[in-house]
Amino acid sequence: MMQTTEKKRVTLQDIAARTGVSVNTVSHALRNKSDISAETCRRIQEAAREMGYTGNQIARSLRSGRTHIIAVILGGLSNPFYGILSDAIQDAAAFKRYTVMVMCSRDDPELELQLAEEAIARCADGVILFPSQGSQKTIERFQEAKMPFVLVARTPAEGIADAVVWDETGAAYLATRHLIESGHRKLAYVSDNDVIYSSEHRMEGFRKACDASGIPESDRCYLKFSGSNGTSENGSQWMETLQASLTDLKQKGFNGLFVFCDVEAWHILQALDHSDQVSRSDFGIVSIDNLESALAFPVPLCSIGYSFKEIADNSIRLLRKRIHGDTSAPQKVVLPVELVCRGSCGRS
Amino acid sequence: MMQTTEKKRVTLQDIAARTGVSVNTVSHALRNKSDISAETCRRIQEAAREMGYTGNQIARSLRSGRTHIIAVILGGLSNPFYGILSDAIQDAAAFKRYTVMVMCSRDDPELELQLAEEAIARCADGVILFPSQGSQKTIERFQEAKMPFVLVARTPAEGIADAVVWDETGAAYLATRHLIESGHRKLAYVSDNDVIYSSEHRMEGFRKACDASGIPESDRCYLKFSGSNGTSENGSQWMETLQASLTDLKQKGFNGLFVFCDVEAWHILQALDHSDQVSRSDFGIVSIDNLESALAFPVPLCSIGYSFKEIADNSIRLLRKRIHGDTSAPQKVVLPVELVCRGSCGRS
DNA sequence: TATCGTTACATTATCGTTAATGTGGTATTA
DNA sequence: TAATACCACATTAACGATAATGTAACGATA
Repeated sequence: MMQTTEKKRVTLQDIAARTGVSVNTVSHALRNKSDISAETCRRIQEAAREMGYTGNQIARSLRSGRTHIIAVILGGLSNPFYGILSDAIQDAAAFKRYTVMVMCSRDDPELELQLAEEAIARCADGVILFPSQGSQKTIERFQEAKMPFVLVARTPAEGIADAVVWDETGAAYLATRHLIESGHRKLAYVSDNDVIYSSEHRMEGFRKACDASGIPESDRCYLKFSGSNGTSENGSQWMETLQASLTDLKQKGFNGLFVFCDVEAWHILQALDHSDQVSRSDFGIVSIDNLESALAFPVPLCSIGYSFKEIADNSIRLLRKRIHGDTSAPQKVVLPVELVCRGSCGRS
Repeated sequence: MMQTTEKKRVTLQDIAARTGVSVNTVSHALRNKSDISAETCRRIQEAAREMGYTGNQIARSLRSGRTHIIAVILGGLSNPFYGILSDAIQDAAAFKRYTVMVMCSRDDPELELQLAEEAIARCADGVILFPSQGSQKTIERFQEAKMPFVLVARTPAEGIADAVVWDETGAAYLATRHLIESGHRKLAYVSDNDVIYSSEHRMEGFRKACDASGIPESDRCYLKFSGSNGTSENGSQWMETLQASLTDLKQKGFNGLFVFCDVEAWHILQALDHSDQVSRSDFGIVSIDNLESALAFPVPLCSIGYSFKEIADNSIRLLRKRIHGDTSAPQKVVLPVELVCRGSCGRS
């Protein structure tokens, strides 16, 4: 009769059986509770080590009601902006013994809601949400489910939830002023198609800076280049459209571009590099995010930076407060920004 | 006496109480098991919907022994290489109803082992591991714990586990040949400090291509620029060292650089861009990974590409086989590669 | 000495499911 | 008509831990 040595995973029960105490005693001993004698505690811990005990976090979570998981819902990790922030968030979370579960919404509200549902089903202790345009339902769902959450980077509305953002208006102001100080007097505000929540703040900063320097309304323009992240099949068509727009801008005498974010600025640069009509030297370009500081790209872009670490730390901090039952009014943390000049402004 | 309406989450029990059936019946009805009458099934499902039932995945996992979680252990998401692959893996996993848990090892063997331990504690159904230099212990741990896993991108040794890689030798061969065909006859193999497992294969491809074109040993060299991902504080010092190395190469007449991967090539480009002694035009540069295809960077780099989707799909496929109990010999999938020329080869 | 508190454990309940069985009633078959 | 087979549910156990109590032994205190 062959005995199957199907070695299953070691449980508290196994340790209890071997040491001759109850399961509870083992549990307490391993957690260094004070009601176990030093000698017993040592014996049990030694046995646990010898037997190769690895606690079952699932069982622990079910009983204790805490998973120590923080879900992070963001657009997608192919975007370095999210990649960098994910790393920062993981660091901050790990420091407080939380595990991060990254979920990618592809900026699709429906998928985002599905992910929210999953975060709830998996009993995440809290969620960090990078809202996109259609996050209203997601937010309501979290509120209904009493799931602690923090909004990061954008807030669909004021005061609805804890949020960590940076000074959007100030950033756009700094960027625009940098263009102006670099000698550009006809400025375009360039962004990807959809209006994001932060867009209005950035526009305001752009406007303020123009006003402050006496740039007339006629010397400002707003260019929305639409769709495609440049990787899709219709990428070339999209790029041609963008190139045509840029050529048009140049012909009208516009020479300064404030681009919504670094990723979009890369697309602009790529379009310029592949065009016969326009080139990098035709425009001063400044954008927001300062991704190069974290990536060491060979793409010198003047950009407005902020601290990724501060964003991560504050997100975790606010979230933990809620997880631990805080019910005070929603808090909004606004982080400072700074200009990093790398020459793309075309200062002469 | 105030009644606290502390609305807790709806459970099967609540639904059972309301519909007047047993918990088991509810469970079966919601999973469309065949032993529940159509009418009862409808009633229960309707009640569940009305009450806003969200299953508790933790309880499910504990009972069923399946978490439907796949842990992915990789270097870090700030590296677009990993970001892109994470997205691809999430897509492939989601298709099979798995949730991905990304864990970043920072290429630190100790931290990696810790993450492995956590994957085990959280009862992941399987793990996708991007091994770094010290992954031996991690691999042994997974084997000991009978945790299904797949190695991706690199394999510390042949035949020890399922693996999904691409044709490293072929990639290096193609890259090197591309340099040669672009008119370069003195070639350097450039890579970051540490020897990675895939390094020997790439070196072999480099050697083969040189041999095939009659490049003498004296016209080949191996440059290892060390440490720093370009973002640390000693970044400038590191860059100066790199710049000196490149200047040295130039002076010795080397004009073709085969760089280990795109990310490292960016660092090289950045060093070149910031140097007075050397510039991009001094070298033809070809590397591996073809990240631009997924990122739309304005950094035209000749690179060897492979399909991120294929890597993800195959990883999930192999992993699922193990999860479902397959115990056949370890399988290794080698994906084909192709050259994408973007001009950095300096073809004249 | 009776009461009390403390120490060091054990016992029992519970988290929310799913799996394995149990069961009464009706329809089918021999 | 008795045995048998479903059908549609109910009951019970289990997953592996933690939380809430329970308790025997002992020393200290009134």
